[in-house]
Amino acid sequence: MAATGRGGAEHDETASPSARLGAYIEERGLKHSRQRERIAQTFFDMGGHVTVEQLVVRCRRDDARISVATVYRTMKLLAECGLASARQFGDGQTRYEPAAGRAHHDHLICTSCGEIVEFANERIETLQALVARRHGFEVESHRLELYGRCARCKAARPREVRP
Amino acid sequence: MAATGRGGAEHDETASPSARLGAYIEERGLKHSRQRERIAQTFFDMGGHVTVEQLVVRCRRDDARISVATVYRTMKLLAECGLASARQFGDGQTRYEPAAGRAHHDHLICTSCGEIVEFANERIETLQALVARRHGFEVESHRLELYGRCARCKAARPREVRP
DNA sequence: GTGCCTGCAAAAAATTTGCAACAAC
DNA sequence: GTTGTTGCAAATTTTTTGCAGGCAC
Repeated sequence: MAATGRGGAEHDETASPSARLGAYIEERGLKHSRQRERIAQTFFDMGGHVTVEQLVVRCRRDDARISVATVYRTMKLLAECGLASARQFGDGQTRYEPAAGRAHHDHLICTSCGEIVEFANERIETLQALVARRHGFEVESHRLELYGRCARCKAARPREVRP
Repeated sequence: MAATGRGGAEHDETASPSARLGAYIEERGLKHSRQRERIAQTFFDMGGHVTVEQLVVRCRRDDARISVATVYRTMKLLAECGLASARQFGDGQTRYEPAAGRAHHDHLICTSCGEIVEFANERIETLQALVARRHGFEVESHRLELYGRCARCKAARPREVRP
């Protein structure tokens, strides 16, 4: 729990996730709890793009009594304080990824094995802004997802239709 | 029901939606029905980005007995034969838009009034393909959505946070 | 001790499915 | 007449919520 500059105002982008969550909780008069700590820790350990279900399973390896509702509530909390962000990849389940101080990025998703790769492309972002302006829009956020087959799956089964 | 070249093979991209649906139904040994006709017609009349719920409401103005299940089933059928395509804009409801012979396009979505505008940008597509190749992916499809405030909403309430 | 949190189970919301009656061919 | 389709209601799936008891402060 690195106490990296937990000084004062607003959200310190340089603080560790734990510290930021702690700060957020205290600012709002909320309370720390064993569950919140465990869920947040598990979430960051898992690295990203996890569904609530996966998170529940993993959390329960350490503490079998963690309830689904608490995981939902905690992930919502993490999203509110900017430590996680929710994504929909069209499979019906919300996925969360760490968001603390990370630059914007988009996703490549393998339709064969489900692998999710992140990427960022400055030029695409620039063009997006351009397109939006042309339509009179002020962009707040965007999502770009490329669906296809990753190198490994291509090699394994060239030109085959996915399951 | 323009009988535009309903000649023979596969899916005639030049045929009218009704004709294509008819062809698809016959090819597969399925049956025509009053409901399918009505739902398809209503869908095409509505122009796009409609939810199943909106479709049900509208269909029931003409025929109060149309059931939700039938609308779901028919939209799935339209999607299968390439006349409609399903989109998820993250609000939890699937939206459908006409897809017959239309070029690929992406969406601008107003977070204030919900307006959905389509756009296409060749250069963005090119860059996407480039990024994918760089990661060893073979792209099958993609989605790009820009969320923000449209010109009208910006003018109405400049710089205000959305509801 | 007060007030937020948790777990459980019930509730919601969107979509799917089983089934008997019904319509298309 | 056979077979696919419909409407209804029940089932599913994902997420939310009410509530009594528990834990943090």
